[in-house]
Amino acid sequence: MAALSTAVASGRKKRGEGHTRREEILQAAKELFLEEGYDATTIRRIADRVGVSAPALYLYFHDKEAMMLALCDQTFGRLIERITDIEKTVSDPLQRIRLFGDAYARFGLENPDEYRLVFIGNNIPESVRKVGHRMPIDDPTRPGVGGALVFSRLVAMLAQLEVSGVKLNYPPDTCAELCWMGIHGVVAAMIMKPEFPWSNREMLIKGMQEIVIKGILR
Amino acid sequence: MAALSTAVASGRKKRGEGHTRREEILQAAKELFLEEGYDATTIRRIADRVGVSAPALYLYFHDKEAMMLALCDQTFGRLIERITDIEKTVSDPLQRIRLFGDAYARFGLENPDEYRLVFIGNNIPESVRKVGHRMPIDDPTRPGVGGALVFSRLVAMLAQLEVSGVKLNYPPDTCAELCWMGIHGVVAAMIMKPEFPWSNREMLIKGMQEIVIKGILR
DNA sequence: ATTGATAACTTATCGTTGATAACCTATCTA
DNA sequence: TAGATAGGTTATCAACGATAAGTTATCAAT
Repeated sequence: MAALSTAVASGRKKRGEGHTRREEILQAAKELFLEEGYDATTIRRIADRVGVSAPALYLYFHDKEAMMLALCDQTFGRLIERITDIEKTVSDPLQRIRLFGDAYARFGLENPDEYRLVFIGNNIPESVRKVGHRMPIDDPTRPGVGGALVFSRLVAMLAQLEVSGVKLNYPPDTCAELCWMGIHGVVAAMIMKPEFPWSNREMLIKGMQEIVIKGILR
Repeated sequence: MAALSTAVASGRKKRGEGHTRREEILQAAKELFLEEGYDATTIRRIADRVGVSAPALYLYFHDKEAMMLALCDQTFGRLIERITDIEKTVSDPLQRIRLFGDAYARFGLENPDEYRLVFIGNNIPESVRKVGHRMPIDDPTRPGVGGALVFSRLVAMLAQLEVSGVKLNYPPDTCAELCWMGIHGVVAAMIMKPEFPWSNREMLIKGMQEIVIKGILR
Protein backbone atom coordinates (compact mmCIF):
# COMPACT_ATOMS: atom_id res chain seq x y z
CA MET A 1 0.00 0.00 0.00
CA ALA A 2 2.99 2.25 0.36
CA ALA A 3 4.05 4.57 -2.43
CA LEU A 4 6.15 2.97 -5.13
CA SER A 5 8.46 4.46 -7.70
CA THR A 6 5.76 4.35 -10.33
CA ALA A 7 3.06 5.73 -8.05
CA VAL A 8 0.11 3.96 -6.56
CA ALA A 9 -3.49 4.86 -7.01
CA SER A 10 -4.35 6.15 -3.60
CA GLY A 11 -7.63 7.70 -2.69
CA ARG A 12 -8.51 11.30 -2.44
CA LYS A 13 -6.04 13.47 -0.58
CA LYS A 14 -6.77 14.90 2.81
CA ARG A 15 -7.50 18.53 3.11
CA GLY A 16 -4.19 20.31 3.13
CA GLU A 17 -2.34 17.59 1.23
CA GLY A 18 -2.88 18.71 -2.35
CA HIS A 19 0.82 19.38 -2.80
CA THR A 20 1.41 15.66 -2.33
CA ARG A 21 -0.74 14.92 -5.35
CA ARG A 22 1.15 17.59 -7.22
CA GLU A 23 4.42 15.80 -6.50
CA GLU A 24 2.95 12.52 -7.69
CA ILE A 25 1.89 14.14 -10.94
CA LEU A 26 5.34 15.59 -11.44
CA GLN A 27 6.95 12.22 -10.79
CA ALA A 28 4.68 10.44 -13.27
CA ALA A 29 5.14 13.17 -15.87
CA LYS A 30 8.91 12.99 -15.44
CA GLU A 31 8.94 9.23 -15.94
CA LEU A 32 6.75 9.40 -19.02
CA PHE A 33 8.62 12.33 -20.55
CA LEU A 34 11.83 10.36 -20.15
CA GLU A 35 10.34 7.13 -21.45
CA GLU A 36 8.52 8.46 -24.47
CA GLY A 37 9.35 12.10 -24.92
CA TYR A 38 7.35 15.22 -24.32
CA ASP A 39 5.09 15.19 -27.36
CA ALA A 40 4.31 11.49 -27.10
CA THR A 41 3.28 11.81 -23.47
CA THR A 42 -0.40 12.55 -23.07
CA ILE A 43 -2.26 14.14 -20.21
CA ARG A 44 -4.38 11.05 -19.85
CA ARG A 45 -1.42 8.69 -19.55
CA ILE A 46 0.08 10.84 -16.84
CA ALA A 47 -3.25 10.85 -15.04
CA ASP A 48 -3.55 7.08 -15.42
CA ARG A 49 -0.15 6.52 -13.89
CA VAL A 50 -0.98 8.77 -10.97
CA GLY A 51 -4.31 7.01 -10.59
CA VAL A 52 -6.46 10.06 -11.07
CA SER A 53 -8.69 11.51 -13.75
CA ALA A 54 -7.20 13.64 -16.49
CA PRO A 55 -8.82 16.97 -15.58
CA ALA A 56 -7.42 16.62 -12.06
CA LEU A 57 -4.03 17.57 -13.43
CA TYR A 58 -5.38 20.99 -14.26
CA LEU A 59 -5.99 21.59 -10.59
CA TYR A 60 -2.24 21.73 -10.12
CA PHE A 61 -0.85 22.88 -13.44
CA HIS A 62 -1.94 25.42 -15.96
CA ASP A 63 -1.26 23.14 -18.88
CA LYS A 64 1.02 20.41 -20.11
CA GLU A 65 3.90 22.78 -20.67
CA ALA A 66 3.70 23.96 -17.06
CA MET A 67 4.51 20.42 -15.90
CA MET A 68 7.50 20.37 -18.18
CA LEU A 69 8.67 23.71 -16.90
CA ALA A 70 8.29 22.62 -13.29
CA LEU A 71 10.48 19.60 -14.05
CA CYS A 72 12.98 21.87 -15.74
CA ASP A 73 13.26 23.90 -12.57
CA GLN A 74 13.79 20.72 -10.53
CA THR A 75 16.65 19.57 -12.71
CA PHE A 76 18.17 23.01 -12.92
CA GLY A 77 18.04 23.06 -9.16
CA ARG A 78 20.10 19.89 -8.88
CA LEU A 79 22.73 21.38 -11.09
CA ILE A 80 22.73 24.59 -9.10
CA GLU A 81 23.34 22.60 -5.94
CA ARG A 82 26.46 21.13 -7.43
CA ILE A 83 27.62 24.54 -8.57
CA THR A 84 27.12 25.89 -5.09
CA ASP A 85 29.17 23.03 -3.78
CA ILE A 86 32.02 23.96 -6.08
CA GLU A 87 31.86 27.58 -4.99
CA LYS A 88 32.05 26.54 -1.37
CA THR A 89 35.02 24.24 -1.72
CA VAL A 90 37.15 25.95 -4.38
CA SER A 91 38.53 29.46 -4.19
CA ASP A 92 40.63 29.81 -7.34
CA PRO A 93 38.37 31.51 -9.95
CA LEU A 94 39.79 29.73 -12.98
CA GLN A 95 39.67 26.38 -11.27
CA ARG A 96 36.08 27.05 -10.34
CA ILE A 97 35.21 27.53 -13.99
CA ARG A 98 37.00 24.36 -14.97
CA LEU A 99 35.11 22.43 -12.35
CA PHE A 100 31.90 24.05 -13.45
CA GLY A 101 32.38 22.79 -16.99
CA ASP A 102 33.43 19.39 -15.77
CA ALA A 103 30.48 19.09 -13.41
CA TYR A 104 28.12 20.29 -16.10
CA ALA A 105 29.32 17.85 -18.72
CA ARG A 106 29.36 15.03 -16.20
CA PHE A 107 25.89 15.92 -15.07
CA GLY A 108 24.63 15.86 -18.63
CA LEU A 109 26.28 12.62 -19.64
CA GLU A 110 25.38 10.84 -16.43
CA ASN A 111 21.77 11.87 -16.80
CA PRO A 112 21.28 11.94 -20.56
CA ASP A 113 17.52 11.56 -20.44
CA GLU A 114 17.05 14.34 -17.96
CA TYR A 115 19.52 16.47 -19.83
CA ARG A 116 17.60 15.95 -23.01
CA LEU A 117 14.38 16.75 -21.25
CA VAL A 118 15.64 19.94 -19.69
CA PHE A 119 18.44 21.40 -21.76
CA ILE A 120 17.66 20.13 -25.22
CA GLY A 121 13.97 19.75 -24.76
CA ASN A 122 11.24 18.71 -27.11
CA ASN A 123 9.12 21.59 -26.01
CA ILE A 124 8.63 24.50 -28.30
CA PRO A 125 8.73 27.73 -26.37
CA GLU A 126 5.79 29.51 -27.86
CA SER A 127 5.72 33.23 -27.28
CA VAL A 128 1.95 33.22 -27.26
CA ARG A 129 0.87 33.02 -23.62
CA LYS A 130 -2.70 32.11 -22.99
CA VAL A 131 -4.49 34.43 -20.63
CA GLY A 132 -7.68 34.36 -18.64
CA HIS A 133 -7.01 30.98 -17.06
CA ARG A 134 -7.26 30.68 -13.34
CA MET A 135 -4.27 28.89 -11.91
CA PRO A 136 -4.79 28.86 -8.15
CA ILE A 137 -1.75 26.88 -7.09
CA ASP A 138 1.08 27.49 -9.49
CA ASP A 139 3.47 30.24 -8.65
CA PRO A 140 2.53 33.45 -10.43
CA THR A 141 6.16 33.85 -11.34
CA ARG A 142 6.10 31.55 -14.33
CA PRO A 143 8.66 28.75 -13.99
CA GLY A 144 11.14 27.75 -16.64
CA VAL A 145 13.73 30.44 -16.05
CA GLY A 146 15.97 28.28 -13.87
CA GLY A 147 18.53 28.35 -16.64
CA ALA A 148 19.11 32.01 -15.96
CA LEU A 149 20.29 31.04 -12.48
CA VAL A 150 22.92 28.71 -13.85
CA PHE A 151 24.15 31.37 -16.18
CA SER A 152 24.25 33.98 -13.49
CA ARG A 153 26.51 31.69 -11.49
CA LEU A 154 28.79 31.23 -14.44
CA VAL A 155 28.70 34.94 -15.13
CA ALA A 156 29.60 35.55 -11.50
CA MET A 157 32.52 33.16 -11.78
CA LEU A 158 33.78 34.96 -14.83
CA ALA A 159 33.31 38.36 -13.23
CA GLN A 160 35.35 37.13 -10.27
CA LEU A 161 37.96 35.89 -12.68
CA GLU A 162 38.13 39.35 -14.21
CA VAL A 163 38.29 40.99 -10.79
CA SER A 164 41.17 38.73 -9.89
CA GLY A 165 43.17 40.43 -12.61
CA VAL A 166 42.70 38.08 -15.55
CA LYS A 167 41.89 39.84 -18.83
CA LEU A 168 38.99 38.50 -20.91
CA ASN A 169 38.40 38.67 -24.63
CA TYR A 170 34.67 39.30 -24.25
CA PRO A 171 32.25 40.67 -21.64
CA PRO A 172 31.75 38.24 -18.74
CA ASP A 173 28.24 37.25 -19.72
CA THR A 174 29.30 36.60 -23.29
CA CYS A 175 32.17 34.50 -21.96
CA ALA A 176 29.72 32.56 -19.85
CA GLU A 177 27.46 31.95 -22.82
CA LEU A 178 30.37 30.85 -24.98
CA CYS A 179 31.64 28.49 -22.31
CA TRP A 180 28.23 26.99 -21.81
CA MET A 181 27.46 26.72 -25.49
CA GLY A 182 30.70 24.89 -26.16
CA ILE A 183 30.19 22.32 -23.45
CA HIS A 184 26.53 22.06 -24.27
CA GLY A 185 27.41 21.37 -27.89
CA VAL A 186 29.53 18.40 -26.84
CA VAL A 187 26.98 16.98 -24.44
CA ALA A 188 24.01 17.54 -26.72
CA ALA A 189 25.74 15.98 -29.70
CA MET A 190 26.77 12.88 -27.79
CA ILE A 191 23.35 12.44 -26.30
CA MET A 192 21.35 13.02 -29.43
CA LYS A 193 23.59 11.15 -31.84
CA PRO A 194 25.00 8.30 -29.73
CA GLU A 195 25.34 6.05 -32.76
CA PHE A 196 27.69 8.44 -34.50
CA PRO A 197 31.35 7.36 -34.33
CA TRP A 198 32.54 10.29 -32.24
CA SER A 199 36.17 10.27 -31.29
CA ASN A 200 37.18 9.71 -27.69
CA ARG A 201 34.64 11.08 -25.28
CA GLU A 202 37.08 12.31 -22.65
CA MET A 203 39.21 13.98 -25.29
CA LEU A 204 36.21 15.84 -26.60
CA ILE A 205 35.08 17.02 -23.18
CA LYS A 206 38.53 18.01 -21.99
CA GLY A 207 39.33 19.42 -25.39
CA MET A 208 36.28 21.64 -25.52
CA GLN A 209 36.99 22.80 -21.99
CA GLU A 210 40.54 23.76 -22.87
CA ILE A 211 39.34 25.42 -26.04
CA VAL A 212 36.72 27.64 -24.47
CA ILE A 213 38.89 28.61 -21.51
CA LYS A 214 41.85 29.40 -23.72
CA GLY A 215 39.49 31.21 -26.06
CA ILE A 216 38.05 33.61 -23.55
CA LEU A 217 41.36 34.41 -21.85
CA ARG A 218 43.29 37.24 -23.40
CA MET B 1 -12.48 34.28 -56.89
CA ALA B 2 -9.10 35.52 -58.00
CA ALA B 3 -5.75 34.23 -56.87
CA LEU B 4 -4.89 34.20 -53.20
CA SER B 5 -1.88 36.04 -51.94
CA THR B 6 0.44 33.13 -52.43
CA ALA B 7 -1.10 30.12 -54.03
CA VAL B 8 -3.75 29.92 -56.70
CA ALA B 9 -6.77 27.75 -56.08
CA SER B 10 -6.82 25.99 -59.39
CA GLY B 11 -9.01 23.08 -60.30
CA ARG B 12 -8.06 19.51 -60.61
CA LYS B 13 -4.73 18.78 -62.24
CA LYS B 14 -4.48 17.16 -65.65
CA ARG B 15 -3.40 13.61 -65.88
CA GLY B 16 0.36 13.61 -65.61
CA GLU B 17 0.58 16.87 -63.70
CA GLY B 18 0.39 15.63 -60.13
CA HIS B 19 3.91 16.76 -59.38
CA THR B 20 2.73 20.33 -59.94
CA ARG B 21 0.29 19.97 -57.08
CA ARG B 22 3.07 18.47 -55.02
CA GLU B 23 5.16 21.57 -55.55
CA GLU B 24 2.24 23.77 -54.59
CA ILE B 25 1.83 21.83 -51.36
CA LEU B 26 5.51 22.14 -50.56
CA GLN B 27 5.42 25.87 -51.22
CA ALA B 28 2.39 26.39 -48.98
CA ALA B 29 3.86 24.18 -46.27
CA LYS B 30 7.13 26.08 -46.43
CA GLU B 31 5.37 29.42 -46.05
CA LEU B 32 3.30 28.23 -43.11
CA PHE B 33 6.23 26.52 -41.39
CA LEU B 34 8.16 29.75 -41.65
CA GLU B 35 5.24 31.89 -40.55
CA GLU B 36 4.05 29.85 -37.60
CA GLY B 37 6.51 27.03 -37.01
CA TYR B 38 6.28 23.31 -37.63
CA ASP B 39 4.03 22.17 -34.81
CA ALA B 40 1.63 25.09 -35.14
CA THR B 41 1.09 24.40 -38.82
CA THR B 42 -1.78 22.03 -39.47
CA ILE B 43 -2.49 19.80 -42.41
CA ARG B 44 -5.78 21.55 -42.99
CA ARG B 45 -4.26 25.00 -43.15
CA ILE B 46 -1.73 23.84 -45.70
CA ALA B 47 -4.54 22.30 -47.71
CA ASP B 48 -6.59 25.49 -47.45
CA ARG B 49 -3.75 27.59 -48.75
CA VAL B 50 -3.22 25.26 -51.66
CA GLY B 51 -6.94 25.28 -52.33
CA VAL B 52 -7.48 21.57 -51.93
CA SER B 53 -8.95 19.22 -49.37
CA ALA B 54 -6.83 18.00 -46.49
CA PRO B 55 -6.64 14.31 -47.45
CA ALA B 56 -5.33 15.32 -50.86
CA LEU B 57 -1.98 16.02 -49.22
CA TYR B 58 -1.64 12.35 -48.41
CA LEU B 59 -1.62 11.57 -52.12
CA TYR B 60 1.77 13.21 -52.30
CA PHE B 61 3.29 12.79 -48.85
CA HIS B 62 3.33 10.00 -46.35
CA ASP B 63 2.67 12.31 -43.44
CA LYS B 64 3.36 15.75 -42.10
CA GLU B 65 6.96 14.97 -41.26
CA ALA B 66 7.58 13.87 -44.82
CA MET B 67 6.73 17.37 -46.01
CA MET B 68 9.14 18.84 -43.53
CA LEU B 69 11.89 16.44 -44.54
CA ALA B 70 11.35 17.24 -48.20
CA LEU B 71 11.72 20.91 -47.36
CA CYS B 72 14.78 20.09 -45.27
CA ASP B 73 16.48 18.52 -48.23
CA GLN B 74 15.63 21.57 -50.31
CA THR B 75 17.00 23.90 -47.68
CA PHE B 76 20.06 21.82 -46.92
CA GLY B 77 20.73 21.70 -50.62
CA ARG B 78 21.17 25.46 -50.48
CA LEU B 79 23.66 25.13 -47.61
CA ILE B 80 25.60 22.48 -49.47
CA GLU B 81 25.63 24.73 -52.51
CA ARG B 82 27.01 27.52 -50.37
CA ILE B 83 29.70 25.24 -49.00
CA THR B 84 30.60 24.14 -52.50
CA ASP B 85 30.74 27.77 -53.48
CA ILE B 86 33.15 28.46 -50.64
CA GLU B 87 35.35 25.57 -51.70
CA LYS B 88 35.38 26.84 -55.26
CA THR B 89 36.16 30.46 -54.53
CA VAL B 90 38.44 30.21 -51.51
CA SER B 91 41.69 28.32 -51.56
CA ASP B 92 43.11 29.05 -48.11
CA PRO B 93 42.09 26.06 -45.93
CA LEU B 94 41.75 28.07 -42.75
CA GLN B 95 39.65 30.74 -44.40
CA ARG B 96 37.45 28.02 -45.83
CA ILE B 97 36.74 26.75 -42.35
CA ARG B 98 35.94 30.23 -41.12
CA LEU B 99 33.48 30.78 -43.92
CA PHE B 100 32.02 27.35 -43.33
CA GLY B 101 31.30 28.18 -39.73
CA ASP B 102 29.79 31.49 -40.64
CA ALA B 103 27.57 30.00 -43.35
CA TYR B 104 26.60 27.13 -41.09
CA ALA B 105 25.57 29.27 -38.13
CA ARG B 106 23.67 31.69 -40.31
CA PHE B 107 21.90 28.84 -42.03
CA GLY B 108 20.85 27.30 -38.74
CA LEU B 109 19.48 30.51 -37.32
CA GLU B 110 17.66 31.37 -40.51
CA ASN B 111 16.10 27.91 -40.78
CA PRO B 112 15.46 26.90 -37.17
CA ASP B 113 12.76 24.34 -37.94
CA GLU B 114 14.83 22.50 -40.48
CA TYR B 115 17.87 22.73 -38.25
CA ARG B 116 15.97 21.37 -35.29
CA LEU B 117 14.57 18.50 -37.26
CA VAL B 118 17.89 17.41 -38.72
CA PHE B 119 20.59 18.36 -36.22
CA ILE B 120 18.80 18.48 -32.91
CA GLY B 121 16.62 15.60 -33.96
CA ASN B 122 13.63 16.24 -31.78
CA ASN B 123 11.07 13.46 -31.81
CA ILE B 124 11.92 10.95 -34.47
CA PRO B 125 10.17 7.64 -33.77
CA GLU B 126 12.53 6.18 -36.39
CA SER B 127 12.05 2.50 -35.78
CA VAL B 128 8.36 2.53 -36.44
CA ARG B 129 7.95 3.01 -40.15
CA LYS B 130 4.46 2.57 -41.37
CA VAL B 131 4.05 0.21 -44.27
CA GLY B 132 1.29 -0.56 -46.70
CA HIS B 133 0.76 3.07 -47.56
CA ARG B 134 0.81 3.89 -51.23
CA MET B 135 3.10 6.80 -51.84
CA PRO B 136 3.52 6.86 -55.61
CA ILE B 137 5.66 9.95 -55.98
CA ASP B 138 7.93 10.28 -52.96
CA ASP B 139 11.49 9.18 -53.45
CA PRO B 140 12.14 5.73 -51.97
CA THR B 141 15.47 6.97 -50.64
CA ARG B 142 14.29 8.45 -47.41
CA PRO B 143 15.18 12.14 -47.14
CA GLY B 144 16.74 13.89 -44.18
CA VAL B 145 20.34 12.89 -44.61
CA GLY B 146 21.59 16.33 -45.60
CA GLY B 147 23.10 16.86 -42.17
CA ALA B 148 25.67 14.10 -42.41
CA LEU B 149 26.67 15.39 -45.81
CA VAL B 150 27.35 18.85 -44.42
CA PHE B 151 29.41 17.47 -41.57
CA SER B 152 31.51 15.35 -43.91
CA ARG B 153 32.49 18.50 -45.80
CA LEU B 154 33.86 19.99 -42.60
CA VAL B 155 35.86 16.86 -41.92
CA ALA B 156 37.33 17.09 -45.39
CA MET B 157 38.25 20.74 -44.84
CA LEU B 158 40.16 19.94 -41.68
CA ALA B 159 41.96 17.06 -43.31
CA GLN B 160 43.03 19.47 -46.03
CA LEU B 161 44.14 21.95 -43.39
CA GLU B 162 46.44 19.37 -41.85
CA VAL B 163 47.74 18.30 -45.24
CA SER B 164 48.59 21.92 -45.98
CA GLY B 165 51.10 21.77 -43.15
CA VAL B 166 49.18 23.37 -40.29
CA LYS B 167 49.75 21.63 -36.97
CA LEU B 168 46.65 20.68 -34.99
CA ASN B 169 46.14 20.04 -31.30
CA TYR B 170 43.92 17.05 -31.96
CA PRO B 171 43.33 14.52 -34.73
CA PRO B 172 41.48 16.01 -37.73
CA ASP B 173 38.29 14.12 -36.94
CA THR B 174 38.33 15.40 -33.38
CA CYS B 175 39.03 18.91 -34.60
CA ALA B 176 36.09 18.74 -36.95
CA GLU B 177 33.87 17.46 -34.17
CA LEU B 178 34.99 20.18 -31.79
CA CYS B 179 34.46 22.87 -34.40
CA TRP B 180 31.05 21.59 -35.24
CA MET B 181 30.06 21.08 -31.60
CA GLY B 182 31.03 24.63 -30.73
CA ILE B 183 29.07 26.24 -33.52
CA HIS B 184 26.25 23.78 -33.03
CA GLY B 185 26.11 24.74 -29.38
CA VAL B 186 25.55 28.36 -30.30
CA VAL B 187 22.91 27.62 -32.90
CA ALA B 188 21.10 24.99 -30.87
CA ALA B 189 20.97 27.17 -27.79
CA MET B 190 19.58 30.14 -29.64
CA ILE B 191 17.02 28.04 -31.42
CA MET B 192 15.80 26.07 -28.44
CA LYS B 193 15.89 28.93 -25.93
CA PRO B 194 15.02 31.99 -28.00
CA GLU B 195 13.47 33.75 -25.04
CA PHE B 196 16.73 33.76 -23.11
CA PRO B 197 18.48 37.16 -23.15
CA TRP B 198 21.57 36.05 -25.00
CA SER B 199 24.17 38.69 -25.63
CA ASN B 200 24.88 39.94 -29.12
CA ARG B 201 24.28 37.27 -31.69
CA GLU B 202 27.07 38.28 -34.03
CA MET B 203 29.56 38.44 -31.20
CA LEU B 204 28.60 34.94 -30.12
CA ILE B 205 28.94 33.50 -33.59
CA LYS B 206 32.19 35.23 -34.36
CA GLY B 207 33.45 34.57 -30.86
CA MET B 208 32.81 30.86 -30.97
CA GLN B 209 34.39 30.71 -34.37
CA GLU B 210 37.56 32.40 -33.15
CA ILE B 211 37.59 30.23 -30.06
CA VAL B 212 37.35 26.88 -31.81
CA ILE B 213 39.81 27.80 -34.54
CA LYS B 214 42.32 29.15 -32.06
CA GLY B 215 41.69 26.10 -29.92
CA ILE B 216 42.47 23.48 -32.51
CA LEU B 217 45.56 25.20 -33.92
CA ARG B 218 48.80 24.36 -32.22
C1' DA C 1 -18.06 6.70 -79.86
C1' DT C 2 -17.69 3.60 -76.12
C1' DT C 3 -15.36 1.40 -72.68
C1' DG C 4 -12.35 0.53 -69.04
C1' DA C 5 -8.55 1.81 -66.27
C1' DT C 6 -6.77 5.05 -63.28
C1' DA C 7 -4.91 9.67 -61.71
C1' DA C 8 -6.68 13.14 -59.04
C1' DC C 9 -9.55 14.28 -56.18
C1' DT C 10 -13.84 14.59 -52.51
C1' DT C 11 -16.83 13.73 -48.37
C1' DA C 12 -17.43 11.38 -44.27
C1' DT C 13 -15.42 9.68 -40.43
C1' DC C 14 -12.17 7.68 -37.00
C1' DG C 15 -9.52 7.75 -32.73
C1' DT C 16 -6.76 11.03 -29.90
C1' DT C 17 -5.39 15.06 -28.20
C1' DG C 18 -5.39 19.20 -24.78
C1' DA C 19 -8.57 21.62 -22.35
C1' DT C 20 -13.18 23.32 -20.11
C1' DA C 21 -17.69 23.25 -17.77
C1' DA C 22 -20.31 21.67 -14.46
C1' DC C 23 -21.30 18.76 -11.14
C1' DC C 24 -20.07 15.83 -6.83
C1' DT C 25 -18.12 14.76 -2.00
C1' DA C 26 -15.13 14.23 1.69
C1' DT C 27 -13.23 16.99 5.33
C1' DC C 28 -12.41 20.87 8.30
C1' DT C 29 -14.31 24.66 10.90
C1' DA C 30 -17.43 27.90 13.12
C1' DT D 1 -24.74 20.31 11.84
C1' DA D 2 -24.32 23.62 8.41
C1' DG D 3 -21.75 25.50 5.12
C1' DA D 4 -17.53 26.53 2.92
C1' DT D 5 -14.14 24.59 0.17
C1' DA D 6 -10.23 21.50 -1.21
C1' DG D 7 -10.08 17.74 -4.04
C1' DG D 8 -11.89 15.48 -7.02
C1' DT D 9 -15.36 13.32 -11.06
C1' DT D 10 -18.10 12.69 -15.55
C1' DA D 11 -19.41 14.59 -19.78
C1' DT D 12 -18.09 17.14 -23.46
C1' DC D 13 -15.69 20.26 -26.66
C1' DA D 14 -13.13 21.71 -30.89
C1' DA D 15 -9.08 20.61 -33.38
C1' DC D 16 -5.71 17.45 -34.76
C1' DG D 17 -3.46 13.75 -37.98
C1' DA D 18 -4.85 10.25 -40.65
C1' DT D 19 -7.84 6.69 -43.21
C1' DA D 20 -11.75 4.60 -45.91
C1' DA D 21 -14.51 4.72 -49.45
C1' DG D 22 -16.71 6.89 -52.95
C1' DT D 23 -16.53 10.40 -57.14
C1' DT D 24 -14.97 12.56 -61.41
C1' DA D 25 -12.01 13.88 -65.01
C1' DT D 26 -8.79 12.29 -68.44
C1' DC D 27 -6.41 9.14 -70.92
C1' DA D 28 -5.55 4.98 -74.25
C1' DA D 29 -7.40 1.18 -76.76
C1' DT D 30 -10.95 -0.65 -79.00
